[in-house]
Amino acid sequence: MVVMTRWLDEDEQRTWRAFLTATRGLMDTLDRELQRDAGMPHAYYEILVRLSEAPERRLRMSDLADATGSSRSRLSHAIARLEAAGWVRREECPTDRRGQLALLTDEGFATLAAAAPGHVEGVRRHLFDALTPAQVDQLRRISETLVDHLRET
Amino acid sequence: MVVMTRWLDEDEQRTWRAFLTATRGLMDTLDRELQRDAGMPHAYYEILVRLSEAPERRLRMSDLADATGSSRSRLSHAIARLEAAGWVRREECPTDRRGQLALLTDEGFATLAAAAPGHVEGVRRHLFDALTPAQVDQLRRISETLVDHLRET
DNA sequence: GCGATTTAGTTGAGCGTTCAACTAGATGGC
DNA sequence: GCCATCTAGTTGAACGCTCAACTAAATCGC
Repeated sequence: MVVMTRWLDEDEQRTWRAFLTATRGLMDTLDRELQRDAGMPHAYYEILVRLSEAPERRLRMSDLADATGSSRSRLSHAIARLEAAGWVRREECPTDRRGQLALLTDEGFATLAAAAPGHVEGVRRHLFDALTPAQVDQLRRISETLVDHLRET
Repeated sequence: MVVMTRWLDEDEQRTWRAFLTATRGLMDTLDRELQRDAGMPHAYYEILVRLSEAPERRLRMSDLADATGSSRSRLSHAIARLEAAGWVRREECPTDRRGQLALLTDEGFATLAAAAPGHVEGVRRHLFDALTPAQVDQLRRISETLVDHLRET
Protein backbone atom coordinates (compact mmCIF):
# COMPACT_ATOMS: atom_id res chain seq x y z
CA MET A 1 0.00 0.00 0.00
CA VAL A 2 1.07 3.54 -0.69
CA VAL A 3 2.43 5.29 2.38
CA MET A 4 0.72 8.65 2.73
CA THR A 5 2.88 11.60 3.59
CA ARG A 6 2.24 12.98 7.03
CA TRP A 7 2.20 16.65 6.01
CA LEU A 8 3.04 19.35 8.49
CA ASP A 9 0.05 20.89 10.25
CA GLU A 10 -0.27 24.65 10.47
CA ASP A 11 1.64 24.94 13.75
CA GLU A 12 4.47 22.77 12.53
CA GLN A 13 4.64 24.66 9.25
CA ARG A 14 4.89 27.94 11.11
CA THR A 15 7.48 26.54 13.48
CA TRP A 16 9.58 25.13 10.66
CA ARG A 17 9.61 28.36 8.66
CA ALA A 18 10.38 30.50 11.69
CA PHE A 19 13.15 28.10 12.64
CA LEU A 20 14.67 28.28 9.16
CA THR A 21 14.50 32.07 9.05
CA ALA A 22 15.91 32.44 12.56
CA THR A 23 18.81 30.02 12.25
CA ARG A 24 19.78 31.20 8.79
CA GLY A 25 19.53 34.84 9.83
CA LEU A 26 21.52 34.27 12.98
CA MET A 27 24.31 32.30 11.34
CA ASP A 28 24.51 34.67 8.37
CA THR A 29 24.80 37.62 10.72
CA LEU A 30 27.49 36.06 12.88
CA ASP A 31 29.38 34.85 9.84
CA ARG A 32 29.35 38.31 8.33
CA GLU A 33 30.48 39.96 11.55
CA LEU A 34 33.28 37.47 12.03
CA GLN A 35 34.41 37.80 8.43
CA ARG A 36 34.43 41.58 8.75
CA ASP A 37 36.15 41.78 12.16
CA ALA A 38 38.47 38.78 12.10
CA GLY A 39 38.77 37.84 8.43
CA MET A 40 37.50 34.31 8.88
CA PRO A 41 34.19 32.46 8.60
CA HIS A 42 32.51 31.05 11.68
CA ALA A 43 33.53 27.48 10.82
CA TYR A 44 37.21 28.46 10.95
CA TYR A 45 36.72 30.33 14.19
CA GLU A 46 35.28 27.16 15.70
CA ILE A 47 38.31 25.15 14.61
CA LEU A 48 40.63 27.61 16.32
CA VAL A 49 38.50 27.51 19.48
CA ARG A 50 38.66 23.72 19.65
CA LEU A 51 42.40 23.72 19.14
CA SER A 52 42.88 26.40 21.78
CA GLU A 53 41.06 24.22 24.30
CA ALA A 54 42.97 21.04 23.53
CA PRO A 55 46.01 19.92 25.56
CA GLU A 56 49.08 21.60 24.09
CA ARG A 57 46.75 23.21 21.57
CA ARG A 58 46.92 20.23 19.27
CA LEU A 59 44.42 17.63 18.05
CA ARG A 60 44.27 14.73 15.63
CA MET A 61 42.53 15.68 12.41
CA SER A 62 39.78 13.12 12.99
CA ASP A 63 39.10 14.30 16.52
CA LEU A 64 38.98 17.87 15.33
CA ALA A 65 36.60 16.89 12.57
CA ASP A 66 34.31 15.16 15.06
CA ALA A 67 34.49 18.05 17.52
CA THR A 68 33.47 20.57 14.89
CA GLY A 69 30.90 18.33 13.21
CA SER A 70 32.82 18.51 9.98
CA SER A 71 33.65 16.00 7.27
CA ARG A 72 37.29 14.99 6.96
CA SER A 73 37.45 16.56 3.54
CA ARG A 74 36.10 19.84 4.77
CA LEU A 75 38.52 19.90 7.65
CA SER A 76 41.43 19.05 5.37
CA HIS A 77 40.63 22.00 3.12
CA ALA A 78 40.03 24.27 6.10
CA ILE A 79 43.31 23.37 7.78
CA ALA A 80 45.11 24.02 4.50
CA ARG A 81 43.69 27.55 4.51
CA LEU A 82 44.42 28.12 8.17
CA GLU A 83 47.96 26.87 7.65
CA ALA A 84 48.43 29.28 4.76
CA ALA A 85 47.24 32.08 7.06
CA GLY A 86 49.87 31.01 9.62
CA TRP A 87 47.30 30.26 12.33
CA VAL A 88 47.68 26.47 12.34
CA ARG A 89 50.54 24.05 11.67
CA ARG A 90 50.45 20.36 10.80
CA GLU A 91 52.60 17.76 12.54
CA GLU A 92 53.16 14.07 12.09
CA CYS A 93 51.37 11.91 14.61
CA PRO A 94 53.94 9.93 16.63
CA THR A 95 51.64 6.97 17.33
CA ASP A 96 50.01 6.47 13.93
CA ARG A 97 51.97 7.10 10.80
CA ARG A 98 48.78 7.79 8.84
CA GLY A 99 47.81 10.49 11.30
CA GLN A 100 48.26 14.23 11.35
CA LEU A 101 48.06 16.64 14.25
CA ALA A 102 46.77 20.15 13.77
CA LEU A 103 48.23 22.63 16.21
CA LEU A 104 47.38 26.22 16.91
CA THR A 105 50.31 28.60 16.44
CA ASP A 106 50.95 31.57 18.72
CA GLU A 107 49.83 33.78 15.90
CA GLY A 108 46.61 31.77 15.59
CA PHE A 109 46.03 32.04 19.31
CA ALA A 110 46.55 35.79 19.21
CA THR A 111 44.13 36.14 16.31
CA LEU A 112 41.56 34.09 18.18
CA ALA A 113 42.04 36.12 21.35
CA ALA A 114 41.51 39.30 19.37
CA ALA A 115 38.38 37.97 17.66
CA ALA A 116 36.70 36.32 20.64
CA PRO A 117 35.31 39.32 22.56
CA GLY A 118 33.56 40.75 19.51
CA HIS A 119 32.17 37.41 18.52
CA VAL A 120 30.90 36.62 22.02
CA GLU A 121 29.22 40.02 22.09
CA GLY A 122 27.57 39.15 18.81
CA VAL A 123 26.27 35.82 20.11
CA ARG A 124 24.95 37.60 23.16
CA ARG A 125 23.38 40.45 21.26
CA HIS A 126 21.75 38.36 18.54
CA LEU A 127 20.77 35.31 20.60
CA PHE A 128 20.85 35.43 24.38
CA ASP A 129 19.73 39.03 24.82
CA ALA A 130 16.54 38.19 22.94
CA LEU A 131 15.57 35.23 25.11
CA THR A 132 14.36 34.82 28.68
CA PRO A 133 16.38 32.52 30.96
CA ALA A 134 13.57 29.97 30.64
CA GLN A 135 13.83 30.11 26.85
CA VAL A 136 17.58 29.62 27.00
CA ASP A 137 16.94 26.52 29.05
CA GLN A 138 14.31 25.31 26.60
CA LEU A 139 16.63 25.92 23.68
CA ARG A 140 19.37 23.92 25.35
CA ARG A 141 17.10 20.97 25.98
CA ILE A 142 15.67 21.08 22.47
CA SER A 143 19.13 21.29 20.93
CA GLU A 144 20.53 18.46 23.03
CA THR A 145 17.52 16.32 22.18
CA LEU A 146 18.03 16.99 18.48
CA VAL A 147 21.73 16.19 18.66
CA ASP A 148 20.99 12.85 20.33
CA HIS A 149 18.19 12.14 17.88
CA LEU A 150 20.33 12.92 14.85
CA ARG A 151 22.98 10.46 15.94
CA GLU A 152 20.35 7.71 15.94
CA THR A 153 18.57 8.34 12.66
CA MET B 1 37.02 53.00 30.01
CA VAL B 2 37.58 49.61 28.51
CA VAL B 3 34.35 47.70 28.01
CA MET B 4 34.71 44.22 29.47
CA THR B 5 33.36 41.34 27.47
CA ARG B 6 30.38 39.67 29.05
CA TRP B 7 31.56 36.09 28.50
CA LEU B 8 29.09 33.27 28.24
CA ASP B 9 28.42 31.44 31.49
CA GLU B 10 28.52 27.67 31.60
CA ASP B 11 24.84 27.24 30.76
CA GLU B 12 25.00 29.65 27.86
CA GLN B 13 28.15 28.03 26.57
CA ARG B 14 26.50 24.64 26.65
CA THR B 15 23.36 25.97 24.99
CA TRP B 16 25.30 27.69 22.26
CA ARG B 17 27.38 24.63 21.40
CA ALA B 18 24.38 22.31 21.42
CA PHE B 19 22.50 24.78 19.26
CA LEU B 20 25.35 24.94 16.74
CA THR B 21 25.69 21.17 16.59
CA ALA B 22 21.96 20.62 16.29
CA THR B 23 21.22 23.19 13.60
CA ARG B 24 24.27 22.33 11.55
CA GLY B 25 23.55 18.63 11.83
CA LEU B 26 19.91 19.07 10.94
CA MET B 27 20.52 21.29 7.94
CA ASP B 28 23.40 19.16 6.68
CA THR B 29 21.24 16.07 6.89
CA LEU B 30 18.26 17.62 5.11
CA ASP B 31 20.50 19.13 2.49
CA ARG B 32 22.14 15.80 1.79
CA GLU B 33 18.81 14.00 1.58
CA LEU B 34 17.35 16.58 -0.76
CA GLN B 35 20.44 16.55 -2.94
CA ARG B 36 20.32 12.78 -3.15
CA ASP B 37 16.57 12.44 -3.73
CA ALA B 38 15.74 15.54 -5.74
CA GLY B 39 19.06 16.74 -7.10
CA MET B 40 18.87 20.17 -5.48
CA PRO B 41 20.04 21.86 -2.30
CA HIS B 42 17.59 22.96 0.33
CA ALA B 43 17.90 26.63 -0.63
CA TYR B 44 16.69 25.84 -4.14
CA TYR B 45 13.85 23.73 -2.82
CA GLU B 46 12.71 26.70 -0.78
CA ILE B 47 12.72 28.93 -3.83
CA LEU B 48 10.50 26.48 -5.69
CA VAL B 49 8.15 26.26 -2.69
CA ARG B 50 7.75 30.03 -2.51
CA LEU B 51 7.08 30.27 -6.22
CA SER B 52 4.55 27.44 -6.07
CA GLU B 53 2.60 29.34 -3.40
CA ALA B 54 2.60 32.67 -5.24
CA PRO B 55 -0.34 33.82 -7.42
CA GLU B 56 0.19 32.41 -10.91
CA ARG B 57 3.38 30.86 -9.56
CA ARG B 58 5.39 34.00 -10.22
CA LEU B 59 7.18 36.53 -8.05
CA ARG B 60 9.38 39.57 -8.42
CA MET B 61 13.04 38.75 -7.84
CA SER B 62 13.21 41.11 -4.85
CA ASP B 63 10.12 39.66 -3.21
CA LEU B 64 11.45 36.18 -3.72
CA ALA B 65 14.78 37.22 -2.23
CA ASP B 66 13.02 38.64 0.82
CA ALA B 67 10.79 35.60 1.19
CA THR B 68 13.71 33.21 1.16
CA GLY B 69 15.97 35.43 3.26
CA SER B 70 18.46 35.58 0.43
CA SER B 71 20.65 38.31 -1.00
CA ARG B 72 19.79 39.52 -4.47
CA SER B 73 23.05 38.23 -5.81
CA ARG B 74 22.48 34.79 -4.40
CA LEU B 75 18.99 34.66 -5.80
CA SER B 76 20.20 35.83 -9.18
CA HIS B 77 22.73 33.00 -9.35
CA ALA B 78 20.22 30.51 -8.03
CA ILE B 79 17.55 31.45 -10.56
CA ALA B 80 20.13 31.15 -13.31
CA ARG B 81 20.75 27.53 -12.20
CA LEU B 82 17.07 26.76 -11.81
CA GLU B 83 16.41 28.24 -15.23
CA ALA B 84 19.13 26.06 -16.75
CA ALA B 85 17.44 23.05 -15.14
CA GLY B 86 14.15 24.06 -16.76
CA TRP B 87 12.36 24.50 -13.44
CA VAL B 88 12.03 28.29 -13.52
CA ARG B 89 11.66 30.89 -16.26
CA ARG B 90 12.32 34.62 -16.17
CA GLU B 91 9.88 37.20 -17.50
CA GLU B 92 9.97 40.94 -17.89
CA CYS B 93 8.01 42.84 -15.28
CA PRO B 94 5.20 44.81 -16.95
CA THR B 95 5.11 47.62 -14.36
CA ASP B 96 8.82 48.24 -13.83
CA ARG B 97 11.22 47.91 -16.68
CA ARG B 98 14.11 47.17 -14.31
CA GLY B 99 12.17 44.29 -12.82
CA GLN B 100 12.18 40.57 -13.48
CA LEU B 101 9.62 37.96 -12.58
CA ALA B 102 10.64 34.43 -11.75
CA LEU B 103 7.99 31.88 -12.59
CA LEU B 104 7.76 28.20 -11.81
CA THR B 105 7.43 26.01 -14.92
CA ASP B 106 5.21 22.93 -15.05
CA GLU B 107 8.36 20.87 -15.01
CA GLY B 108 9.54 22.71 -11.92
CA PHE B 109 6.21 22.16 -10.23
CA ALA B 110 6.33 18.46 -11.05
CA THR B 111 9.85 18.18 -9.66
CA LEU B 112 8.78 19.97 -6.51
CA ALA B 113 5.70 17.74 -6.14
CA ALA B 114 7.93 14.69 -6.46
CA ALA B 115 10.45 15.95 -3.93
CA ALA B 116 8.06 17.30 -1.31
CA PRO B 117 6.83 14.10 0.39
CA GLY B 118 10.31 12.79 1.01
CA HIS B 119 11.53 16.12 2.27
CA VAL B 120 8.57 16.57 4.61
CA GLU B 121 9.18 13.09 5.98
CA GLY B 122 12.78 14.12 6.61
CA VAL B 123 11.78 17.25 8.49
CA ARG B 124 9.35 15.20 10.55
CA ARG B 125 11.82 12.42 11.24
CA HIS B 126 14.80 14.60 12.12
CA LEU B 127 12.98 17.42 13.90
CA PHE B 128 9.36 17.03 14.96
CA ASP B 129 9.48 13.36 15.91
CA ALA B 130 12.22 14.15 18.41
CA LEU B 131 10.30 16.89 20.22
CA THR B 132 7.27 16.96 22.48
CA PRO B 133 4.34 19.20 21.43
CA ALA B 134 5.36 21.60 24.19
CA GLN B 135 8.89 21.77 22.79
CA VAL B 136 7.57 22.44 19.31
CA ASP B 137 5.65 25.34 20.76
CA GLN B 138 8.73 26.58 22.61
CA LEU B 139 10.82 26.32 19.48
CA ARG B 140 8.27 28.34 17.53
CA ARG B 141 8.22 31.12 20.11
CA ILE B 142 12.00 31.18 20.38
CA SER B 143 12.40 31.28 16.60
CA GLU B 144 9.83 34.01 16.13
CA THR B 145 11.45 36.04 18.88
CA LEU B 146 14.84 35.67 17.23
CA VAL B 147 13.48 36.65 13.83
CA ASP B 148 11.94 39.82 15.29
CA HIS B 149 15.09 40.56 17.24
CA LEU B 150 17.38 40.11 14.25
CA ARG B 151 15.37 42.62 12.24
CA GLU B 152 16.05 45.23 14.93
CA THR B 153 19.75 44.72 15.54
C1' DG C 1 52.74 -13.93 8.41
C1' DC C 2 49.86 -12.32 4.63
C1' DG C 3 46.07 -10.88 1.83
C1' DA C 4 41.61 -8.40 2.52
C1' DT C 5 39.45 -4.87 4.74
C1' DT C 6 39.22 -0.74 7.34
C1' DT C 7 40.80 3.75 8.79
C1' DA C 8 43.35 8.45 8.22
C1' DG C 9 43.77 11.91 5.52
C1' DT C 10 44.30 14.41 0.92
C1' DT C 11 43.05 15.96 -3.59
C1' DG C 12 40.57 18.10 -7.53
C1' DA C 13 36.42 19.15 -9.83
C1' DG C 14 32.03 21.18 -9.51
C1' DC C 15 28.73 23.82 -7.15
C1' DG C 16 26.71 27.58 -4.26
C1' DT C 17 27.62 31.89 -1.73
C1' DT C 18 29.72 36.33 -0.94
C1' DC C 19 31.41 40.62 -2.10
C1' DA C 20 32.21 44.48 -4.88
C1' DA C 21 31.54 46.54 -9.13
C1' DC C 22 28.48 47.34 -12.60
C1' DT C 23 24.14 48.62 -15.86
C1' DA C 24 19.78 50.39 -16.31
C1' DG C 25 15.66 52.29 -15.02
C1' DA C 26 12.80 54.91 -11.41
C1' DT C 27 12.28 58.76 -8.26
C1' DG C 28 12.93 63.12 -5.65
C1' DG C 29 14.29 68.03 -5.19
C1' DC C 30 14.14 72.26 -6.97
C1' DG D 1 12.51 69.29 -16.96
C1' DC D 2 16.94 67.75 -15.17
C1' DC D 3 20.50 66.17 -12.33
C1' DA D 4 21.41 63.43 -8.21
C1' DT D 5 20.14 59.66 -5.81
C1' DC D 6 18.12 55.33 -5.12
C1' DT D 7 16.40 50.79 -6.45
C1' DA D 8 16.38 46.29 -9.35
C1' DG D 9 19.00 43.04 -10.84
C1' DT D 10 23.33 40.93 -12.90
C1' DT D 11 28.13 39.62 -13.19
C1' DG D 12 32.73 37.57 -12.19
C1' DA D 13 36.21 36.40 -9.02
C1' DA D 14 37.38 34.35 -4.76
C1' DC D 15 36.22 31.28 -1.41
C1' DG D 16 34.27 27.26 1.20
C1' DC D 17 31.89 22.92 0.88
C1' DT D 18 30.64 18.36 -1.19
C1' DC D 19 31.49 14.31 -3.43
C1' DA D 20 34.13 10.72 -5.32
C1' DA D 21 38.51 8.96 -6.11
C1' DC D 22 42.78 8.26 -4.32
C1' DT D 23 47.27 6.98 -1.26
C1' DA D 24 49.11 5.03 2.62
C1' DA D 25 49.15 2.78 6.83
C1' DA D 26 46.83 -0.08 10.41
C1' DT D 27 44.16 -4.09 11.56
C1' DC D 28 41.54 -8.27 11.04
C1' DG D 29 40.92 -13.20 9.78
C1' DC D 30 42.84 -17.31 9.41
